[in-house]
Order: sequence, then C-alpha cells, then structure tokens
Amino acid sequence: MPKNDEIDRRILRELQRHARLTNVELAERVGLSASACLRRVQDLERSGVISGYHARVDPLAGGAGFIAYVTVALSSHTKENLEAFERTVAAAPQVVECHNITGATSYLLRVEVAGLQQYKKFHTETLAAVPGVAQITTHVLLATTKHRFD
Amino acid sequence: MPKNDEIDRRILRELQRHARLTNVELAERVGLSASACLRRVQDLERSGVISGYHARVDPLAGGAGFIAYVTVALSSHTKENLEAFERTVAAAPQVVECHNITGATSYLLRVEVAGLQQYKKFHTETLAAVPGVAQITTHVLLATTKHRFD
DNA sequence: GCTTCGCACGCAATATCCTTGCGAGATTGG
DNA sequence: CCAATCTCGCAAGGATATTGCGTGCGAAGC
Repeated sequence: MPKNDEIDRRILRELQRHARLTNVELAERVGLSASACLRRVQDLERSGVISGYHARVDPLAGGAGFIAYVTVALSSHTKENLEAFERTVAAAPQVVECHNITGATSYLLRVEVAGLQQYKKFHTETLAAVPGVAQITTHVLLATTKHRFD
Repeated sequence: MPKNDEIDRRILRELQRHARLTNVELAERVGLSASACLRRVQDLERSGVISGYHARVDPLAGGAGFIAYVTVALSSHTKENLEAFERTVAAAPQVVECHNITGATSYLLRVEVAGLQQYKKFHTETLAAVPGVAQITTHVLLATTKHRFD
C-alpha cells in the first residue's frame, strides 16, 4: 500500500543502513515531521516492504570461525528428495542461508561453524546423509570484500 | 571487551532477530534491568561485536526483480587485476555482496538488478570489461528457502 | 582471613522519544 | 465546482532512553 515515492525510498535507504535511528532523526533526514514519518514507516512494515530489523553481529564474536559457501546437487529431483533436503537444511543451525539457484547445482548454502572439525562433522553426518544428494562442493570463505551496507 | 557470557549471547540473539526491540523489553527478555542491559548493548556496539542495525527490505519492493549469484574466475592473480576487479565491484551498485572463496572460482558475487536487460548490461559492460576476468558463471536465484532470521 | 579494589548491578530522575487525536491543506474523481 | 480522501503538521500524554549514584559481589593482595 505504500506509494514508493521519493520519501519512502529515502526512508528505506536510511533504515537499511541505520535501523536504530530514532524516528525524529529519521524524520529530519527525510524531510518530514515525526508523526508523518512514523506513519510511513508503519505502513512499510505492515505491507511487508520492511520485513524486519536485524543487528549484524561479527561472525567471529558469534563463534563462527569457519564459513563456507556450499553448492549441492541432487541426483534426482523427486518430491521426497527435495523435501528431505529442505527439511534437513531448515533444521540445521549451521546453515545460515539456503538459496535455490539455476545451474548444475541447484542449491547454494552458506554454512557457519566454529571450526574445521565442526564443518567436517556437518558435511558427513548432516549434508551427505540426506538421500539424493549427489554432489557437495565446499568453497571456504576467505574474505568478504563487499557487503550491502558497509 | 564484552564478556561473552550467557546474557550477552541472549542479547545478541534477540537483537539479531528484533533489532528494534525497546531496551526495556530487551532487558526483560534477558533478565536484566534496563540500565544494565543498555550498558551491555553499548559495550557490544563499541567493541564491534554488533557492527550495525539494518532493516530488511523486500527485494521486489526495492526494485530488484532479478537476483543472481555469480562466480568469477580471474586468469591471473596479479596485483593489478585483483585491484581492478575489486574496484569495479566496489563501485557497482548492482553488486550487493562480494566474497573471496576457495575453489576454481575465486569470487562469489550477489547481484541484484531490476530485470534481465539490466543484468545483461551489467554482465557485458561492467563485469566482462574488467581485465583478467576469465570466466563468469551466472546462477539465477529462484528462491531463498532459508535465511538467517525468518 | 581480612581488606581493598574493581566491576556490574539496580534504583531513581530527567530528557528525549513515541504515539495518538485533531484540524488544515492538497489532490483526485465525479 | 464540490466532495471525498489522503497526508500532513501540531500538540499532549504516556512510554522510553540515559545518566548519576549507591550497593553488593568476587578477585587479588596483604
């Protein structure tokens, strides 16, 4: 229901970078009164344009000393295999993101664990144990040189 | 400087999911008084454990109708090539994330654009134009089945 | 064992902020 | 041209953030 006008875009831009801005400061930045600004933000939240507010935590401080992007290929895309895989992924706390992508491998996971041993365990006992998983390729994260808001 | 005890972990857990929690409600959830809780949060911010607060915006509403994960391989890892590539990535607003990974391809990008035409343009005019880029593989995002906090 | 020091806590007070109701001006459609 | 609708700014009260202060607990040293 929001109008997607210049002010809304500015609100989104500011909140994407600084979600804990006070409403009055946000209002000043976008050139609105506090009440009008608040109502717009609430509209954006209700309509789902803003789906949530999240603190970004340093992975190391969060106990994630080993991060990898993992591509997974399924041998057969039967309904049972797909559901079993997605259920495993959803239940695994090590899997932080799961994307369905085109290409030779149909899934791209981001996995965060404490260290190499934990990854080995996850790899063999969790991922490889899912029926229909044909190929697992691990890409260890060396560095993140750009992130959405830095 | 934070102690990484049970209460800090609970604070981080709550703020990762609900960054706009009021401090008093956060204090109740973690079992602390408001002032003590606020001081811990400020410590976590100052020490860099919490690196920022961000609103999550629906990609479609944000104008990103086409999202892809793109792997890039460089022909030679000379200093000039690396720097040219990273400079291009840093300057390109379409690139939302850039990760340096192990494997046959050394970079994994997340690219968000309005549509296929815009992607084609980015692919040929921006990415392929960087000297030393040997291979570009595009994986179109079909769906994201799991994200850190859903 | 006792003392001292430092640290984190809770309480209280003030400044700031959020939130809602209300009336005015602008915009749209008939 | 008028009416309906929408969004705005203003104002008030209730909630919240933020700081100073005193207390208690645990660690280090004597």
